[in-house]
Amino acid sequence: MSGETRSVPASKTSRRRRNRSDPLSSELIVERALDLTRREGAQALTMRRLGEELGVDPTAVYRHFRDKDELVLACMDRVVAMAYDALDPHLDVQDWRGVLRAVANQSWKACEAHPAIYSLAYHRTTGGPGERKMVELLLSTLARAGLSPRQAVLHYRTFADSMLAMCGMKAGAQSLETTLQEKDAGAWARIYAILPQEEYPAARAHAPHLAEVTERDIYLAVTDAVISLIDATLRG
Amino acid sequence: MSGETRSVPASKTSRRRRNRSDPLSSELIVERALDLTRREGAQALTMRRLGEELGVDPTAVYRHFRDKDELVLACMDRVVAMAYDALDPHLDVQDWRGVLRAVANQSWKACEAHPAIYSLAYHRTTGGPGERKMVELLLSTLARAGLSPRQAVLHYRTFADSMLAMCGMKAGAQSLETTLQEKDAGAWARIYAILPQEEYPAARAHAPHLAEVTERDIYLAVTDAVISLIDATLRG
DNA sequence: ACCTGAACACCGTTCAAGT
DNA sequence: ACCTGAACACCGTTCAAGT
Repeated sequence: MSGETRSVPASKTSRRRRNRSDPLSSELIVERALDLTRREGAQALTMRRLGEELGVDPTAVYRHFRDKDELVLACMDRVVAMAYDALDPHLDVQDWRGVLRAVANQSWKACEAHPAIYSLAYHRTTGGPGERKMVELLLSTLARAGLSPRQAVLHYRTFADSMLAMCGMKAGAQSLETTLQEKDAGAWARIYAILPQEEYPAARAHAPHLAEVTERDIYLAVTDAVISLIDATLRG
Repeated sequence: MSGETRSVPASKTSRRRRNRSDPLSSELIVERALDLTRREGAQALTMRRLGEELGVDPTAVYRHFRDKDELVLACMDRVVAMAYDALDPHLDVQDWRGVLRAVANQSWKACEAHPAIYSLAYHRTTGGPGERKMVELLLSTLARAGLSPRQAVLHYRTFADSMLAMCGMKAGAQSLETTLQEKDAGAWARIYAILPQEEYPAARAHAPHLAEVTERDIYLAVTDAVISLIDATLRG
């Protein structure tokens, strides 16, 4: 109970203790877990730290989630649901390109807002309401655009997987410890700018441009490429 | 020193002990780490377990790698180097589509062979020789195809990132514990096949097809989409 | 019914000590 | 020069016990 020298913010003893009249709930746990990871990154999401955040014994969370994996998936589904809810309600469902672009855009925002959760769960199936609504929207949009069920499924997955993969990769990079982040970020400059000219002429020549391309540029390029692919299928 | 009931293969006391005449080396450590993760997955890669594999005290590895991160990056670079070396030496460097497809294909094989390492490091910069040779090959290929330096860099990163992101996502899924893997794999069938018809008509209707699409189909679709994008840039 | 707290079997990493 | 082994500060999770 004596003050640990961990990088915990202000006070120590049950700073956020709930009063006994509002019992722990899955919703509250997810909310606090998202607060915590958003503020302090993926490595802050430990059961002990989360218990502290909730003013509760670390193991109390196990009354609401079987294990940490269930908790992470619940958080991910919440993030997906928030992205869904952030979609413009006046979206024209006939404009399939517009729907796909809007989904891609909100997913990007979601993974920027919650990189830690995204990096932990982007490749998982949550099975939750957020995911279900997103799947329904995309499949119905592609079916309405004129794709056969077989094609709609292939292109739904191509779109969703490429989007999730790109967001997940970015989120993974973003939720590294800051020391590792700097190490990776500086690599292009540190390494590629000083490669031997004879052995790596192209890398050397392009090094100054390598740092100019943004993650966002790349994301938009991939998204557009997949949209063009779907377009070609619809027309051919 | 007494036999632990961990899921360790055969014997216990220094099964693979090296004789003192071949000292530990970075190469040997990387090789054994790849063996280990390939056989037993990402969660087997602990310093203690690796020490056991090498017949050496766990902390001896710290003499060759500053920390576990350095070790993982070295392993990743070796995997990339092996993918590079597996490229057909008779590849026609004028045929940029052929080069890109070959690289995509070998990367896929590499991430299937070493999902654990891939999932740990696909979003990182290794700065090693494997990565450098791959970058050089792709940049020089795109430059020779006729892209300006600015365009070559954008399209190199679009291609490389989408490829790595897709491989990394697959690797992440593949290197989950088997119990979680089954949980996720069965989700489409368990969840989407029984969704309420009124609320999720499209998901329900497409559920039978969802399981038919393979990861490989999706990977090829994304790769082709990016190649088409580059093609359009070259012609437009 | 719900939460607590000790305990277990792990981690990565440091550092003084051994050879 | 290189490796060892104890130790430190963590993990997720279980389960008997408390209220």
